[in-house]
Amino acid sequence: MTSANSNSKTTYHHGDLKAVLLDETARILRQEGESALSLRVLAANVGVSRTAPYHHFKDKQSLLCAVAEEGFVRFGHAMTRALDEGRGHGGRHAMLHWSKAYVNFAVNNAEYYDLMYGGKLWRSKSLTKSLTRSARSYLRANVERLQGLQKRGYVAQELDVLRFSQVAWGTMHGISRLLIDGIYTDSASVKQLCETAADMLWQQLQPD
Amino acid sequence: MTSANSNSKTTYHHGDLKAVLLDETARILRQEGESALSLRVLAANVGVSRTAPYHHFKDKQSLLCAVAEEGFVRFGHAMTRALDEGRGHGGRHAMLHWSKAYVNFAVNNAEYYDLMYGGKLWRSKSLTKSLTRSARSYLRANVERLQGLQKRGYVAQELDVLRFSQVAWGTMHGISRLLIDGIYTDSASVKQLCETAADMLWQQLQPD
DNA sequence: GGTTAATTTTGACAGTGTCAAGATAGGCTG
DNA sequence: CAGCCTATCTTGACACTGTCAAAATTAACC
Repeated sequence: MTSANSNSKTTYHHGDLKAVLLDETARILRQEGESALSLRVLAANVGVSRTAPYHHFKDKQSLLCAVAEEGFVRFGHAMTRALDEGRGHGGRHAMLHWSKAYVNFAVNNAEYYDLMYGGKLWRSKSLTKSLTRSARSYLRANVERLQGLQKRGYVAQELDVLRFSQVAWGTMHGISRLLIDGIYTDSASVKQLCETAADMLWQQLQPD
Repeated sequence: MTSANSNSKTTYHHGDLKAVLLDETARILRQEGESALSLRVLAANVGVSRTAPYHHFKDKQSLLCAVAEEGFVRFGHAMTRALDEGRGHGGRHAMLHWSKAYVNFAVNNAEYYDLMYGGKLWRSKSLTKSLTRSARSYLRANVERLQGLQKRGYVAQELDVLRFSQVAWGTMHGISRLLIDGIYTDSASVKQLCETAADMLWQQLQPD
């Protein structure tokens, strides 16, 4: 043993086991589903002993929290990118672009989205502070952005921006969940769903 | 043994084990959460051996499917009741009443709602035909009701009733999920969330 | 009353998360 | 270089899980 079996050195100390565990966890979740994720096969796949992960993550739950945290980073990037791309094309178009970006991220990164905004982690009491902050920062950012627009007169003055944001998030979250969970099977209609939803939300923002 | 230890006869054949299992399953899910549901403690709680449930349910999954099916029955009752109550108070009020009923059912029967419209069962391939029918019948009923209203001129002619129904369901589903999973913690705002959502949806139905 | 079918139990197996104790290697101070 | 120290990994073990096969018990029915 200790020879170059695959590509790198087979050292006793793995080197960056933590990162590799995170990647492999996401891979398993994506390709085989949550029920197929066990710490033991995860460790085996990475070529390490059953309990090795425990020196990087206190728990199976902690591991999943770390994956979720990475998901929030990716989500943040995707959303700011969508906002940038939508800028200057008119609010209505921007809203449509944003909603598509949201649903597409959720559907194409379901293994992350499930953890980020699913009951598995949230109903567990062992939820890190930084995770809840990441989770809510998205909503807060939206509220603040809308408040800015409202001050500048682009959004109806009488609109309760907080309530609207919560409902808007609910709409996109709900559509995403129905698609991810396979309750809406016609994934070709994502575009039309987003258009309908975006139009509806957009109307709410308009001054009468 | 065989004496009256609790209330009824301690027969070898339990009598209505199936129904008792369904009830106890729902109780555990509600009070201790999904992670605390094991067939073994379930059987023990009911006073029966580990493998007894297997003669009434092929699987743990099958058991959960049966619970979900019962959930659909209750859900159907709650929704038709809400529709009846809302009748005659004007469409807007009816919509508000309906949306509140939806979210309240989801939140107050989370143990059922999770199974009915959650990924646990839907992403499992072992989903009975009758379950998928129950699940989609709710959406279909809504679409048909709206089509009827549209024919009679109560709903904007140019509205794509199917897309609207899907988005409307997404909105209520999303709000429910965010509340159930504890992402929206302020459950006192359910009323206002429903009002905002119902108003938004109601507007979509109105002819210009 | 005896056969048959329905129901429940016991035994067993592979798989899981996780803890405690030992083994190994890399990095530090001398 | 030697020696310790600490981070990292492994082995062993325990309680628990879902599920199957075979045996045991009871109800039902001719």
